[in-house]
Amino acid sequence: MPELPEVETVRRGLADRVVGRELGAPVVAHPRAVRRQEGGAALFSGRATGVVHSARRRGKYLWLEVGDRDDVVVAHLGMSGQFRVVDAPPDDDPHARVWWPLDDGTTVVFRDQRTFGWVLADRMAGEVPTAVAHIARDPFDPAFDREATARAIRRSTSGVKRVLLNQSVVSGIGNIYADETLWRVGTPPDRPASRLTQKDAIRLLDTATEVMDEALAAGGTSFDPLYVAVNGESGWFERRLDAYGRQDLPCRRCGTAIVREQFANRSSHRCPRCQRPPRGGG
DNA sequence: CTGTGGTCCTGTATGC
DNA sequence: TGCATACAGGACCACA
Repeated sequence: MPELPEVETVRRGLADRVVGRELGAPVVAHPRAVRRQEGGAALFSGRATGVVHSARRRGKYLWLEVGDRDDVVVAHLGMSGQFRVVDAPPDDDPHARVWWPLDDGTTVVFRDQRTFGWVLADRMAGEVPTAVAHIARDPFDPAFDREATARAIRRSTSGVKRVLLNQSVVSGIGNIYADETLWRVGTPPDRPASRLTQKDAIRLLDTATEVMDEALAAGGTSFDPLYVAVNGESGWFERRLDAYGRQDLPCRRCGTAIVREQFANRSSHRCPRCQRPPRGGG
């Protein structure tokens, strides 16, 4: 699923293939893709055009700055969203939801199998678009405040995995990297976040950053960035996962079988030996 | 305000 | 073989 490293890889592809070009009026083939647009597809098509000045990201949200003022096209990939740059408008692609002609004759297509993703013509509200205002900075943001974020984590009464997934606390982390992070630090997902020391919480954030940085490096090196922009893949399959999806397989650290459990309505993978609550019940 | 659980959606995998 | 069901999950939203 697209989490921060995948979205960043897509952003780089868009920066390479779309920035500097002009977006023509988009075709909305599937209204659900613009469900967040007040005024619907007609208003979206009228506004989501212009010369693309930059491709930006916060957490899992992407946006293109277009036109002359504070106009942006925001996108969230949901679970299965992709951007592809293709030679001709899609003809027989059932998952093509929205596409724009570019002034070089190519077409940029937003594809989405499971339709949880969306695109939106929006305005900037300070550093980020209105639709992204409630999203916390991600660890790759130069202004990310690690200590303050660690304190925010510890203020929550929820389990630590749920807090890592809360995009208003720290953004960019999804189910896969949350499981990987918790495996690496040796913490059970339901450990109350409020029980973490500041040092624990900082270590958690540093580890999440490290895991995502490695994933980004894998996505960036195993594929040409151009290819990423064109085909939407980002090297997920090249990645070495230690916990996610490894149920019944031996833990790479201790050999105990990884277990899969339901946690916060999501599948959660952990090593029952390495990820135990600390002594004293913490 | 905070936390939680339901919901959206469809391709793939599994079960009978 | 064919049909039914389970499953995957990010973020929004109603509700406690």
